[in-house]
Amino acid sequence: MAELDLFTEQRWRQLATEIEKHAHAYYVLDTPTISDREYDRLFAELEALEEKHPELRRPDSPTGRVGGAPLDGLEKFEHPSPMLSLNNSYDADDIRDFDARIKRMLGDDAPERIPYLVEPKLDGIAMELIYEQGLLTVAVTRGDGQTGQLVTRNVRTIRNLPLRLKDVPGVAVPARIAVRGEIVMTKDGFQALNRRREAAGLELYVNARNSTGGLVRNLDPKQAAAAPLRFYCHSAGIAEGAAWATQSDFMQLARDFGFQTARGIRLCEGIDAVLAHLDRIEELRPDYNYDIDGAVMKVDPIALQEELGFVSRAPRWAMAYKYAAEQAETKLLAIDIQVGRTGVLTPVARLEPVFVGGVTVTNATLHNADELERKDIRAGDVVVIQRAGDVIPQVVRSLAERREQELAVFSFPDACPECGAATVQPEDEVAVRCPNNLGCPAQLREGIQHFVSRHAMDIDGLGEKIVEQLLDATLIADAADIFALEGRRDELLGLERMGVKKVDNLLAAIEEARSRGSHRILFGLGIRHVGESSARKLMQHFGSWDALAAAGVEELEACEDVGPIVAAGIRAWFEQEGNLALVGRLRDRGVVFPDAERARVDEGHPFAGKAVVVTGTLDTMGRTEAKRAIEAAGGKSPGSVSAKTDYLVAGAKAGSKLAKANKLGVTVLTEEAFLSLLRGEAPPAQQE
DNA sequence: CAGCCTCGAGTTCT
DNA sequence: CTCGAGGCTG
Repeated sequence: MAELDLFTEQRWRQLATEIEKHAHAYYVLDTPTISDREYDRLFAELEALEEKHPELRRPDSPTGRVGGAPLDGLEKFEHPSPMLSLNNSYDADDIRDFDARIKRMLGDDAPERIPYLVEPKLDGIAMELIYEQGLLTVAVTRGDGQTGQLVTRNVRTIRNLPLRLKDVPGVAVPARIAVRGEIVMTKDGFQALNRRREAAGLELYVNARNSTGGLVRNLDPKQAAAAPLRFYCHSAGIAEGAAWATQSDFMQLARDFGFQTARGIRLCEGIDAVLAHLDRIEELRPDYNYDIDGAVMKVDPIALQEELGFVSRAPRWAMAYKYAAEQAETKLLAIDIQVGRTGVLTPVARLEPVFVGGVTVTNATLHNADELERKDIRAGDVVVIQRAGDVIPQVVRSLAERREQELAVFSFPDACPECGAATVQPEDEVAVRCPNNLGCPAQLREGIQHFVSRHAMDIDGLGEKIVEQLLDATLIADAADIFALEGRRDELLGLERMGVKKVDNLLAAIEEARSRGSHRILFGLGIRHVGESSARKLMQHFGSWDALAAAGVEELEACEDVGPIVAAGIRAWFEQEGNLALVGRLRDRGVVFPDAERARVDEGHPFAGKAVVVTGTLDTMGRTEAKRAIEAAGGKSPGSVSAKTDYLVAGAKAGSKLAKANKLGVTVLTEEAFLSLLRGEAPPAQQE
């Protein structure tokens, strides 16, 4: 290896700085400062230098933007704080309601006109970028909001984001900051990319959004590097060693750090200004060089955001405004009826394939008989299709005026199409059901598929197709038979497309599933109104399967989230002979029903039965973690302070919740006092 | 008793 | 993702 001298190191620094400067001018400011050729020359020199002296290759080197060797798979990464979704709105009324609700919730704290930051909503791939001591160390996709995929190497190749945060006068480099935004592909870049692919004889990309997703997750960073991808910042995740008072201050800070933000972001005072700006963004929509699918409005002052808090997985202080989805017309070929695992009959539209919203659609649910009637949809009609929320296809309406002949009104069957049983429809319900719970082949099939699904018994290698095959070959007649399959290995091997490897993997997966938690079995059995979450709560409440099976309606209702209807459903299930027999057979075949860790409430714990609200930033744990700890101690941790709140845990920078707690006379705990109480100790003396 | 919120169930395509 | 339904809070 060549010896590293002072001159070389200086030259490296010089090149890196210069390239960053030109890249920023070109990609962020859109005003190139040198020719492409000159840029390439500088870049090549830097690469050559690093080739000779690998120790120069640092995480913030501009060469990190072009890919190296392909990755061999994507790792998962948990977001330091969850990436939430946004509530949606579709018209001016929704937006006025939103403003009114915010004013109502803020009460006296509400300014005359609420300041909202309004920005276009980019249609791309949501990302979180984590910078430690100013260096980009992690890029992770949104995923399910809790955990996403690590795509750092690919994201490094995106040229309009800083690998190192730029120095901002008067602002210290944050110890750790998560910057969130959207990766999009430029419209002209998408066209150019497709022209290149066409010339190279490659298949064309169907739409910019899907190909952006593919390229970001692509295992070969070189492909990502060659794509016209851009990152636009729109919010922050965790921030250690950085703070701001308003959303717009953060956006300015982000720009100072070297991030690009979308055009058309504007601070609007009051709802009328918001509505006017939403119109303006929609007017500008064709001029954007990337797709936007709506706009987002956020309450600007962070103090007000904190006071408003969150509802399940969305902040109460922000809302998306979505443009109407793209629509297409196609012919409705037929209306079929599907029978689900609970016996509900669902009409499905079979469509002439049509390209809409980036994919080809051939099926769409019609939900129920009411919907068919209300929209007067008939087989043979030309119908309007859209992808609701840009995902699930929907029949919007039929174009009845285009009927060339009289078409028959769809008559909902009186009998289950799969088992022939007379259907029932309780008066106050929309759903039509097949009542033959134990004997209907469709319910059996769908029920078994549910039983083996990921959130229930999670048997790998038992997909829809295989379950059907096993039923057809009468290798199984119910869920319990799955656990007798090990004795029928030869017969399994005799099935179509079942090789030795596949069969053995399946049998191993079944073996593994014998000892899942009882709550998974409970969920898998498909008792009405008992989903994943209720199943877990029920097992925690009763501790053992037998205790649950023996519980009367009143005892059941003592469990959280169980009311009269759910309790009756559970009771009815345990009283059906066939269901008890199924449980017996599962046990006979070696499925264990382990006792659950009883959610033992220590009555003496200071938080037992109390409502403990957490606000501000805690040093020793995240808010979610604190919430979980409170719940584990038998307390509740709602998102906002009310008269029923027993304690408020006030971390650093506690805002208006603290003020409200003081007003209501709620006991305020310091983090230290909170931790002591959590351990069941007396809190240290504290000043009020 | 109403409105809010969470959960359950059904569903599409790659 | 979206709807509807059930449970909980005020």
